[in-house]
Amino acid sequence: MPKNGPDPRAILDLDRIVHEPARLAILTVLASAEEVSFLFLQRVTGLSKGNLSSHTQKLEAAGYLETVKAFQGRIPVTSFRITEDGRAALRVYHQQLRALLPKEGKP
Amino acid sequence: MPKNGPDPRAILDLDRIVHEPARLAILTVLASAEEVSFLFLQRVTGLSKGNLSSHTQKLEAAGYLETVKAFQGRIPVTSFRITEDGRAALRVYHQQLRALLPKEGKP
DNA sequence: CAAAACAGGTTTGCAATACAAACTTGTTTC
DNA sequence: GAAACAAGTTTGTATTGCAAACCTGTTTTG
Repeated sequence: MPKNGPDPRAILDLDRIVHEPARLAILTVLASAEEVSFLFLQRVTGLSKGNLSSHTQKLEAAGYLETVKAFQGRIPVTSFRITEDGRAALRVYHQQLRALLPKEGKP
Repeated sequence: MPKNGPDPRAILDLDRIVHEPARLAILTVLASAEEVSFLFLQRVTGLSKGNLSSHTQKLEAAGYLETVKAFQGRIPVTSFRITEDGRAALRVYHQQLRALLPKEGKP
């Protein structure tokens, strides 16, 4: 019986917005909290400010998160929330990853 | 109890050579066969020739596959084999993916 | 048998990206 | 009140993924 792995074409269908590690990290954090501040996100991901800023912008453009700008006293604080679309995209992405992982316990 | 997801920093450590979908598809195919011809690889992945060529070159440069050039009669045939390093990299990658996937069966 | 079509790949050119350095705007400290 | 600092954004750059164009040899065809 010929070894029959996952469909290689399916791999090419992965959502590149989600697939990029920096953004996947961001979405992963956002998925587990209601709202996350820019600075917290930066600390927890280790991304540079510039990098984090552009990735969140890209995620917002994709409709996967929304940006909330507020003031903490008189200093401005930017926070993010994952959207339903973002959650859905992440779910789909996870499903696709599962599909391409070999079943647990191969020789 | 606060939801405690996967470590976001770990996501940034993913091997970008493997992480790129086209190359992941290639490695996935190579992992399940001893040797695979260029043309078969092209058909099964759906990649363009140019694209396939450059990705296999990158994988070879990374030491993840080796290229075998031979003749079938008088026409040249290029084939590829995954190396031990390639197999190891793929294994590690799979492990990392598993670590970042939420446990099966969440609400 | 010459030329035209074709096969198997590789190289080139280009648009898109990820990333951090430099900048901006406002606030706090000295 | 000048200088340092904070929170982000924009700019500049090197890298990348991709397919069109190219190359070398083989097969088909008029």
